Amino acid sequence: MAAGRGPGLRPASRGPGRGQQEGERRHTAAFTRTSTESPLELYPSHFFLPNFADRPVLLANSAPTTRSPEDLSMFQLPTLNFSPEQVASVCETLEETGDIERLGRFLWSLPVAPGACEAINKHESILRARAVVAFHTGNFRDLYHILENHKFTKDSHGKLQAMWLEAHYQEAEKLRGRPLGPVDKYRVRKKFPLPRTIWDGEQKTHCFKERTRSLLREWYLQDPYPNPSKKRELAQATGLTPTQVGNWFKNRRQRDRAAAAKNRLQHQAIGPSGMRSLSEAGLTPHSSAESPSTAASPTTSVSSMAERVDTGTSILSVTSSDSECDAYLADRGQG
DNA sequence: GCCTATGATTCCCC
DNA sequence: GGGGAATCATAGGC
Repeated sequence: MAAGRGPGLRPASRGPGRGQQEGERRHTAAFTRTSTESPLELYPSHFFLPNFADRPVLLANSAPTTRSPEDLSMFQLPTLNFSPEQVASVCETLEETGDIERLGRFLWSLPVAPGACEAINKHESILRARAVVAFHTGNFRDLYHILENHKFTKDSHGKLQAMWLEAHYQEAEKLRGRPLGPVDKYRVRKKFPLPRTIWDGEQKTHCFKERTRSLLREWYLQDPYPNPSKKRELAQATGLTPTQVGNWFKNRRQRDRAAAAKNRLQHQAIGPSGMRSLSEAGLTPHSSAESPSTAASPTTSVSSMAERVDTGTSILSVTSSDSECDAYLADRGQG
């Protein structure tokens, strides 16, 4: 599962890095006929949007209904000279350079003639650019509308998914008036699942198969620190990757240590008399029933494993679930 | 909505 | 490079 820190959004502006250079190359390639054929070169923002500083950034899809006749006469003509591919190329360039403000101005200046508008609204790069502008201007209604109503290719999924989630997070945060925790975000994701237009529908496995887990547990009881070749062997046996096997052992050790520490604290709090009561009730960690996984590992005692995992400790037993291996430690003298 | 279990990731240290 | 600690992300139970 690709969990971890999640699909973070890159900063809107990342400076003149590799992306910009690539964008510039593509930009150049798209307009190779003459150096003056680029809409960007012909119609820099300060030229075709003389009063833009006084206007809010508007999305192209909302612009046609809000522009005055004066606006139309001023802006619709020049861009009609360019094909959707050329417009898309400019969008890609501006998007890659992170110049979202200029991208917004460019989109706002696009033609309003019905034919041109239709062609432009079909182009993925242009739609993506509109989504990016909508996101960065906080125009989330437009963002959701674009993402929900146009099918995007896999190449765009990552960025669009991140925007979809981040927009919903921001809205939820605003609503609650506080930053969201991981669980809050999880709820937001459940409430607003990714549209199929930006998601291939593939589910990522959250839990390994039971057979895999029991195999891992058996090996862990024998050796909580497998060497790389053992990890590879186990990976083959379980169908997991060596990294997944490594992660599993790492997590297992970490959680055993945590359980051991917690248990030690509890025993300190309870004291010897408390432990005797538990023992009489058949509830001490030492006397609790062994899990199937523990029983299935006759080669190495569970306590010896615990000693390797958490030095200076002694007796452990097991709990249910994957924490069957969790170390529950007691003072050896009390055992 | 809260809690728990569990896989994955990141950061730091050796 | 591997281990530990902290944390995130996800799924599911209550």
